Amino acid sequence: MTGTGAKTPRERYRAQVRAEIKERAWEQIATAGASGLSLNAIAKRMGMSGPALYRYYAGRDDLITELVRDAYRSLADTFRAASAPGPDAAALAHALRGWALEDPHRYFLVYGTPVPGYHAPDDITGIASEIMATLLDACAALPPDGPGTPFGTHLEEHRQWADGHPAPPAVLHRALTFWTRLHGVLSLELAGHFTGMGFDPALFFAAELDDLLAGGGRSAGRGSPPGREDPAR
Amino acid sequence: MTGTGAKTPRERYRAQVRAEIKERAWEQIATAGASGLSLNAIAKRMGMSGPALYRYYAGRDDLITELVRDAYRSLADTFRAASAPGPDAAALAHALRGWALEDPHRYFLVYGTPVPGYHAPDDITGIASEIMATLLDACAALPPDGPGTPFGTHLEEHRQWADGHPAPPAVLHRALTFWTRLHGVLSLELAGHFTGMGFDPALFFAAELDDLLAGGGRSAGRGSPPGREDPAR
DNA sequence: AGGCTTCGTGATAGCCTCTAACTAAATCGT
DNA sequence: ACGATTTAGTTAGAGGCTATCACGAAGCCT
Repeated sequence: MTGTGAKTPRERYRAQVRAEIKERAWEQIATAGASGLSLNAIAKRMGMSGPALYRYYAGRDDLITELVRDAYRSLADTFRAASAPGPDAAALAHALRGWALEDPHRYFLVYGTPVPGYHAPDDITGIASEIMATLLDACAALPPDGPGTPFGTHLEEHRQWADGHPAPPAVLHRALTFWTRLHGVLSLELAGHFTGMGFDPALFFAAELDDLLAGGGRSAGRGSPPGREDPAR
Repeated sequence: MTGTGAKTPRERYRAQVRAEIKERAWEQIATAGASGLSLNAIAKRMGMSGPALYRYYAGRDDLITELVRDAYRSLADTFRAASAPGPDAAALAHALRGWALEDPHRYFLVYGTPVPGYHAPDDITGIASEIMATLLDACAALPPDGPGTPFGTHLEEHRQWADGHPAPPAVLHRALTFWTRLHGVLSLELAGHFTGMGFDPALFFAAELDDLLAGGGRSAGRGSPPGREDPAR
């Protein structure tokens, strides 16, 4: 479970304590949210006094960064597992929802309100593009859905986020809408904005996914000509 | 500007100080986010000592609740203004994006990561349904787009969130997707998840809106039969 | 002008992050 | 096996925060 390939007993112990700290941190985040995380409380719950934790993490921000990294890593692994039988957008969507419901605060750690000063380290953005690559693969395997979109041609010229993935513009656009539309439903559900509204969020998610798999519109031929909506506002 | 209909000079003064506190609070939120809001810092920046603020707000949570209320009120007013010439979904969408970009933290105060223990007071949910009513009006005025959806029939039976609005199921579904899809794009943009990806978020938002106005798919005839996606997971 | 209400203050308790100095223990080199 | 070095954990303390309390100093109303 620990999986620490440590050599010396010191390193073994250190890794173990770091892991327990993170464990307690996740417990605390689950009840108080990321903003309510307290190094002091973690230390006391582990039976040691406050400043001891600073031997293991440089500070609160450092611990949170590690938690964010783990959250990204966990999502990437979940996506990888869901794509193991082969690229499958529906499986990815269900995996995403399951992962989000499993621990809503973890989802918000990845996609939630940003902390103003915070900037994610490079390795995290690396995991993010790994996630995006999996999504692009799944969308590329979907049956094509009509001609390209005007925004697709814009994406064609700004595709550095695809990180070398050879997807055609229609797939780029589709992957992007997959991401944003599922996030739109999920984040509002997790934030509790659907509670009291009456309908079943699972059904709504399924309907949205269904629409995405069917092509999801994306002005497949119909729609207004480009430029009509004065996009730059 | 103040608009305080106060009678006694005491009430005038009190309302003025409360307003200045909120003003400083917004300034502070803009730079440090809602979680970094400090009553002490506000007090010192106003030239008075810490505990004085407790004459005006019962505590930090009370102030934040007031800010959330103002944010909801501001969005509702923006929507009302955008609908003044008549119900217009596109105008609503542009108004929403403008409002969000004007002050991203205000947007997240409404639609962002929830504080675990927090429960919004009743009057706020009232403003929320006022916002939803405006959106429903706009979607009802849109040209119809094909037959109903399976999820639409589910909404027909769970329409208490529409709060008496006489919209048909297709409009309910459409309003819901309007909300979640625009939120999906906006929240990720405001959270900075698009930075470095290369494309223009405004164009993406416009493309999403275009698709929504064109009918946005929602399995208009095509798509898989209901139940295939095992919605309850 | 007197009495009552409200405002703002300093003091205090308790929480937090994080630094510094110190002790105790474990590891390493010989 | 033993001394030297590295590391873990402690207490003390600075500085910040929320929040309560008791007190003096204004302001308002009759």
